[in-house]
Amino acid sequence: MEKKQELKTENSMANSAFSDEIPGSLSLPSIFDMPCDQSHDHQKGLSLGFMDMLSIPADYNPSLFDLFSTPTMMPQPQVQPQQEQPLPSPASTVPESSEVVNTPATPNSSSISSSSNEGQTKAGGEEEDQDQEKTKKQLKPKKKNQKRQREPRFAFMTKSEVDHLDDGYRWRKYGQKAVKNSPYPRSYYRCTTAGCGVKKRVERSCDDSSIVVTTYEGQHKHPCPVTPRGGIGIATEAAGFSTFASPFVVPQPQYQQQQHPAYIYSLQPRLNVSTSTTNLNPSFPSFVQDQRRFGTSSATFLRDHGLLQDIVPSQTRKDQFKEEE
DNA sequence: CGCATTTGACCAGCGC
DNA sequence: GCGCTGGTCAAATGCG
Repeated sequence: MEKKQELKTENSMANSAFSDEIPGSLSLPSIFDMPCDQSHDHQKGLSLGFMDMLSIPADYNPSLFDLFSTPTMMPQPQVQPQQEQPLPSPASTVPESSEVVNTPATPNSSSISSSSNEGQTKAGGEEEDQDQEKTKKQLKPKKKNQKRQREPRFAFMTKSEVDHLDDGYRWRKYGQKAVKNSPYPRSYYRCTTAGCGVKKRVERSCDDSSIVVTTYEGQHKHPCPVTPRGGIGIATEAAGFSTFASPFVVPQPQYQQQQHPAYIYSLQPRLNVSTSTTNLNPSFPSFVQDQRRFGTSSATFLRDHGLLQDIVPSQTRKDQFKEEE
């Protein structure tokens, strides 16, 4: 079904020869240089920060991941006043408003992640949100004094032909909107699993139609309904964020690849991602921690062309964010 | 027939 | 207060 729709949407972007755009060289990481894309959701507090994944020097030090928890990485002015306590964990591990960038996930993917500053406040508020969701309609007037609280959000830039990536979870599309300053519509999906309020938005980059920006909101509180070929579920568990199976199918294999390249490659098709996935994942400390755990090998991994050879061109992203600023 | 998608309408938040 | 924009709803529609 989605496939159909995806194809439909893609008709308008005939030239998706992104596979030819694979950058062959790596440069230095500019994690701090990356603009914080607030245009995406400045009103709601989501800020997308994109790390220049292409800028990783060949001799880059594994301590790269130390950066991920640097509190002052990405100042985010629009932190909303939150009444809830910050997530003790895992959100607490990664400082609020920090941008975490995962290393490229699959051989053909680079990942950028982002988070909303609201993410950290979601702690234990998930059920609240669900209730809110349920009663939203009936209690609309109630929101006057209280800003609608949102789940933590994580954005992934994926270079893909398809808009809606198959991440193993089942999604139901509940809306589509034209986005300002973008010729491409934004699609809204909700996890179909009962009780799971996870949502995701999918839109294409206005600058590079081959890039799909997927923003997840919330965390799955259930196992992945689809047992991914090759056992992604297991891999996810191993990654330490079983509850985040979905979006992290992508980043998760990153450090595994260094050990089981073949396995990772087998995962690729599962994602329906023909190429790169960039993900910014500031609120997934467990992942970060794992990265640290594998710190040394990460460096090796980064050097490995297996992952970075198919990254979204940094220029592309930079341009995009300049635009959006 | 059941489920997913489409799409117009509605609502909330924000800036001016 | 008004207009703009993002986000969501829900009836209509499509598809297997």
